Amino acid sequence: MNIHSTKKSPTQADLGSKRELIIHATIKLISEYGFHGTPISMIAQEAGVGAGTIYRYFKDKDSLVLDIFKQVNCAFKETLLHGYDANQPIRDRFLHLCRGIFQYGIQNPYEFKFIEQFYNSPYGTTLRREKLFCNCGDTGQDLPLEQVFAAGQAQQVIKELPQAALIALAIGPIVFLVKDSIAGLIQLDKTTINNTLAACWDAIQQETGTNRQPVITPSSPSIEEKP
Amino acid sequence: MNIHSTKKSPTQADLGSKRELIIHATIKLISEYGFHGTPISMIAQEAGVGAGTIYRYFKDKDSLVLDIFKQVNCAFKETLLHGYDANQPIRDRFLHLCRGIFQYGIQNPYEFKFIEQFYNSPYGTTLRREKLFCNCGDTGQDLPLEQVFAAGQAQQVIKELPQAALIALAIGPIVFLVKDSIAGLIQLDKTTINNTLAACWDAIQQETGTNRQPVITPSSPSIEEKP
Amino acid sequence: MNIHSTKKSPTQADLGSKRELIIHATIKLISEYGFHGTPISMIAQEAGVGAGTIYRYFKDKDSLVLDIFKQVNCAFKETLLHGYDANQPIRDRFLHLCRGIFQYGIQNPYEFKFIEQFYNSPYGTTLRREKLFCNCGDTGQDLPLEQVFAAGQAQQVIKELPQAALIALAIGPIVFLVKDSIAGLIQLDKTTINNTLAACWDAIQQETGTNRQPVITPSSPSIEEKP
Amino acid sequence: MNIHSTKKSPTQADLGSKRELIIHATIKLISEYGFHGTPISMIAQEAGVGAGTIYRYFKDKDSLVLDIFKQVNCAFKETLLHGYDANQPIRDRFLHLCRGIFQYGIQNPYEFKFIEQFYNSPYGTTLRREKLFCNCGDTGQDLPLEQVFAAGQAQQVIKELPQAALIALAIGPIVFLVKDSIAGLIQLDKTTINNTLAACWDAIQQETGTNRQPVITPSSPSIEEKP
DNA sequence: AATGAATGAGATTTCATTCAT
DNA sequence: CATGAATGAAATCTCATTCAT
Repeated sequence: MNIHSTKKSPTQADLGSKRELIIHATIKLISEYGFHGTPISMIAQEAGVGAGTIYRYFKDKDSLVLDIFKQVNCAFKETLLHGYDANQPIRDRFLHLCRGIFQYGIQNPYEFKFIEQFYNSPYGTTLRREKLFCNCGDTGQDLPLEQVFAAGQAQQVIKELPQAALIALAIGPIVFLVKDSIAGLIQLDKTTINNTLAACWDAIQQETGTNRQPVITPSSPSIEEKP
Repeated sequence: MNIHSTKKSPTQADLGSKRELIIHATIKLISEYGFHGTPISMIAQEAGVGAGTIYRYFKDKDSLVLDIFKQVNCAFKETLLHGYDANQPIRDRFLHLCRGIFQYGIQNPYEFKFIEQFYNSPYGTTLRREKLFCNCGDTGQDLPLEQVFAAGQAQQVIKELPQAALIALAIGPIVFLVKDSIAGLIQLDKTTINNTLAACWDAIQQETGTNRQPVITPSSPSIEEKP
Repeated sequence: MNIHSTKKSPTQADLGSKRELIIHATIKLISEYGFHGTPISMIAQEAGVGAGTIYRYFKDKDSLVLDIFKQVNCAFKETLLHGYDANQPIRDRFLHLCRGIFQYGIQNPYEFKFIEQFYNSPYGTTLRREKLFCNCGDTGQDLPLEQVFAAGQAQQVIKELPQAALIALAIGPIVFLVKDSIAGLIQLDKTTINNTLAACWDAIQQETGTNRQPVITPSSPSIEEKP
Repeated sequence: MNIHSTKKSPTQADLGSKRELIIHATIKLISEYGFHGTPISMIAQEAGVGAGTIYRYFKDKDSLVLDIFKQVNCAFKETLLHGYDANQPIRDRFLHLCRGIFQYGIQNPYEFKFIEQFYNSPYGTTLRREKLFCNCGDTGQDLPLEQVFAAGQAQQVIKELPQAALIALAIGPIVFLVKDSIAGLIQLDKTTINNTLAACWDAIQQETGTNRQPVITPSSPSIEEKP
């Protein structure tokens, strides 16, 4: 994942270096133009290698993207798990993971959009969001975020919603906001990040002793009628 | 495949029919394969028309997508505004709009993913998420959701977060969940929808008189260090 | 050949009128854009008829052009022969015919360029320049200009050059000049026309009793060396 | 098919070889069928290369033709100027240039017709015939033939006609005759060429002390009446 | 008779992949 | 190993021609 390598001469371990250049270029371009919008020749140019060289490192364009996705995804997961302590309180574990996504997206915008592109492509139709944190060669354990949710529900700290809904409530806003940030639509300062994380927690936490209003209102359009 | 054909004469209906077939096929295929992943020939086959016919109705592939996006986006907005009452309480208006997104996505999965694809493509880089509800020929009023947020903040009912963050907290989870629903990963029943909507409200609402915990914890990875 | 018909209602002899509209449009457009550069649809639009209508009057695009060429070519010939008197002096007959080409080109620029286009196309490769004045259903007599040249040579009034060379010397400058005129590069007034015609005569006339210089000069590049 | 390949190494020769093959095929086919009548696939086949290869050397079909025209036109001009001496008498300079056109056309029939096609196409509408000899990167001097005419008029050796008319009288017959020659309608021997060149000179030269007849005769059809 | 919507063959152009150097 | 010229399959788009109305 070392991209900004500052070496000058193309000597030593440059065999791997070319591969890194290709990976870096692919992530950058596909994150912006998408898979079909990024020709191999463009990647070769951006990477500063010959087009044929790419085929020394990757079987074809499909596996170029697939291999890179796996690598990026695992690096992403490792980032999230860095400093993660399963013995901490539910809320802290939740915030740790969500903050990690935030930080990863801000610090690695190309990788972040690349992952997004991947999930929104036919590739990602089979793979799905819940696989986001696994299959990196480690133990086939449950995804940390799902563990947090399960534990939190057992402790009645987290709402009784389907896992998919909880994940959506937790990750959805972050992905949205990071994309806006990458697009330059918003400047994410620490306060905004913290407050947004707190709001995500508000969304999923089980509130105690409050008389909450029902959400169904008479004015809501009926789900049956199709406009 | 019913294309609102409420016209009387078969001539009129057939005149629009081809166009509708093309639009329908385009939305379906691009929602799945993306713009560059969907050749004109595939659209023609899906629509059951000759490839050349598409160019009778649309200047080129670009305007095919652009024109359809405008149309779909406006229909989407109208759906949301159907039954919307600006005089209702903040929470009701918020829930009305968010529920509308939910319903629209579930009932129009192709259109929903098409819009998503569009925003995630280079097309949507200039247009942005906050434009999602406007530019349909109506009065150039503010986007309803932003109006709700602004009014809610004035009433101290909604958190003091940037608009972009509020929108992310409101829409992000819904988009996430609808996509999972379309992918077949979750069956969205009314209870789940209602509870998720309530959770979205929890995320953005200004809580009163609760001693809330800070979100910054010592165990959080510093935003400076790059993993 | 009546093109600028000023009738209002599409009654009476409009069956022929449509044909004329098509012919007029075809000549105009092909003279400017060439055969392959002029779609049938463009002709239909310019003529103000449906594309299918063209096929009621002409078998296909090829015969559209071929039929029109024959018609235009015959009208052209008739124009030249109008007022032509085979009993007049050689020079007068020559000037009459050449002036006719000039006038025809100036007064019928579209037809003139259409004929040119035709000769420069694969169509005109078989048909050739010497056919320019014949095959209009009349007697298969010699071309008037060639008759003039033959008679002139018999009288030793015209140079002993091959017919093709004489035709080139006579017509070449006129075609050149008319094209420049049509292109707006020169305004052809009567004096210029007359003087140019006189110059054409100078080119082909047999000069008497002058000691003319030879044309071969030592400085001329040898015809053998290819650059 | 020998493309002047006097280079030593096969690498260099082959590098340019494909480009030359494409250029040669393009000139040959377009000279015969015209721009729109010559598909890229036909050029590729004639050149013996893949269709895609053409786009390695030329941006698109337009620039294929434009680039080749510039190249051919410059080579043409250089041929004419080879051995040209501005200090020679008017008549010699005139004959040198005109003979050069003759020779070029006979020796390079494809290039000659290609240039013709170009000028008769919408491309050549802006560029015009009088530009035929310039814009090859050399000094922006006047066109040689126009210089000759201007000098000749100053010396009262050449008729007082507009430049365009003089050019037409000089070049028109040659272009005509060369095209006939290429079409196989006439075999141009040295005598015919020399005599035709002499005739061109007769057309433009200022005759001295001869009582010339007027060109307007009563029998000429008036330029006002349209036949 | 007249129309123009529909078509698909064919034109231009792109691009993943190969292979000679 | 690395390259990038070459390729042809496939994509976008045009247009001559047909045919239902």
